[in-house]
Amino acid sequence: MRTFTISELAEEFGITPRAIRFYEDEELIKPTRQGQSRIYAARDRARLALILRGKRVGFSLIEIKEMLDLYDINDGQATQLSYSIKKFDERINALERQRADIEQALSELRAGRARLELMLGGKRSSRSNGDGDHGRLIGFGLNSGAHD
Amino acid sequence: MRTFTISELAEEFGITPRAIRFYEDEELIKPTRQGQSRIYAARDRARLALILRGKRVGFSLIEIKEMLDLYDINDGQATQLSYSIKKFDERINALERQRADIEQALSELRAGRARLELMLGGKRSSRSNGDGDHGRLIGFGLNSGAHD
DNA sequence: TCGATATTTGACGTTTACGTCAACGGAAGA
DNA sequence: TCTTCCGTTGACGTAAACGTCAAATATCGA
Repeated sequence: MRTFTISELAEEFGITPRAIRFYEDEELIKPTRQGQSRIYAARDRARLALILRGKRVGFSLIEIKEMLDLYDINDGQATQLSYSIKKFDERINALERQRADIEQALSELRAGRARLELMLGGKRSSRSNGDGDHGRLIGFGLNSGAHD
Repeated sequence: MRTFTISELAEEFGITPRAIRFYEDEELIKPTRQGQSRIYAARDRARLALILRGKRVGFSLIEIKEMLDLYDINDGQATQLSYSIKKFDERINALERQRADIEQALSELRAGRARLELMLGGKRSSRSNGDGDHGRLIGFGLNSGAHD
């Protein structure tokens, strides 16, 4: 069974060893030890992937830990299944709301972009993609009154 | 033209006056003054709505400010239009990636939920919605190896 | 065996986004 | 006029999620 070192995982996921140790402090992962050093199994690596995606979609580490714990618990016996299901539903609802927000923001951004293209004359080929330099910025609608 | 007080907006958006003043400190909004007191116009209210949605989809206040500024600039003359378009594209790409993350998380959550339902016996009616008490929790997949 | 490299455990610093007083000012009703 | 509300400006506190040393091993190839 293949294992990983902390720096291997750090590089693979584009984070620092410090962050990984932090997740362990917060009890999101529990690698085994070989003497002093941490040894990560596939399971730990998978959990790490889930932690990072959880973060990307806006969950806090505490929330992510609770999710992971739920999975662990229900892997054993059916403890408080209906309670867990309720929690799942809550999370699903939250994510669906967030997705709606994103879609709204996306349509506004696209509208803003289109406006700029018009001002530009629409002549240029119109592409631009693939993260050239990673600047910031964005745009919304902002016409006047009424929010949602 | 209707205006708003700080506490009106605070209540409407479910935030504190402190937060609104903070956004002003950070130059995301610039309400006019009537003597000492702040007076918010529809435009400010609209910006506030955008700020909050920006936050919900994961942007930092700095990023949101840059977006709003872009709009302001391009409201005047076409300054650096193609630069702005590039920035828009970057944000659009970021949001599309985030949406993909959310969809992935959603499908895992639904799978987890389905598993629990099975364990429960599938007998119960199967509903649960509408934010009862707002607890936490969640679930993912977590079978073994391979992330994404 | 030695020196370079990797890891570990503290411990304190940092950024973001406000929360929480404290002290003061203006307006409005009793 | 007095009290009672907002509202305002500091100033300091806080939680989350690490970053950044420092000092002490541990490990591994030459």
